[in-house]
Amino acid sequence: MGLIYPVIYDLLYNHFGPQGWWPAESKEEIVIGAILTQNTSWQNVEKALNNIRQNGKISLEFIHKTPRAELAKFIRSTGYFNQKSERLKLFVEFLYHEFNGKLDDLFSLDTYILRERLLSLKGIGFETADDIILYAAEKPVFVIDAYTKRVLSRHLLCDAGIDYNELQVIIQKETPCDVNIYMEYHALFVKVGKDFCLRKKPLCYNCPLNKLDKNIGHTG
DNA sequence: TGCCAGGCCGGGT
DNA sequence: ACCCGGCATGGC
Repeated sequence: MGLIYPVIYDLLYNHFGPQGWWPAESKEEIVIGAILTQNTSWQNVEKALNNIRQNGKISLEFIHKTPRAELAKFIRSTGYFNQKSERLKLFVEFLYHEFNGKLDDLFSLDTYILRERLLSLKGIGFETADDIILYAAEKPVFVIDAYTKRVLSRHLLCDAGIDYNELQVIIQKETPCDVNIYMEYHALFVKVGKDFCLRKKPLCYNCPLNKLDKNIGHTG
């Protein structure tokens, strides 16, 4: 039998088309958005980004110079604003102290080291780190999120509680190592998850991945 | 209305 | 090594 992940990619891409992630005008905006969107709808993130835009530039310098409490007001719509304002401040503090405030200097690290450095920061876990590495640093790491696991487990392609890094290794092993493919693939998982794989709903009839299933009754 | 959103951390077992 | 509560707003 052939590799399954390239097949899934083709099914999703042919059905939905390119998603064009990450929606941002700069690498700094990607980093900020990656932290703000933690367990939060992108719609709420956009409100926060617009608030910042109205008061300056969506930049790490803005995060750096804005007091944490004031920053929290700008990002209120994303929820967890106390945690997230703290996390943004911690990231820029790290970047300013260790890399002169330059993302490109941080991103010039070897990918594995870069990931370890990001993960060492409080408030940056696997997904946020990989978002930053893939979409801002533009290095080929596969981003796993709740939708990825849910979609795959619903179609019996992985265990629901599979470890993040374990699934990442499996998918990366099968998928051509290409930054643009990784960027699209993750976005496509989010898209199919939103449209066809909500938490408390059964599988849908018109999900483009249904042709993967054997002998599974689809309801909804 | 309740459920959910592009997670992560810290403490308990 | 898991499992859980907390964090919090806004849209449907």
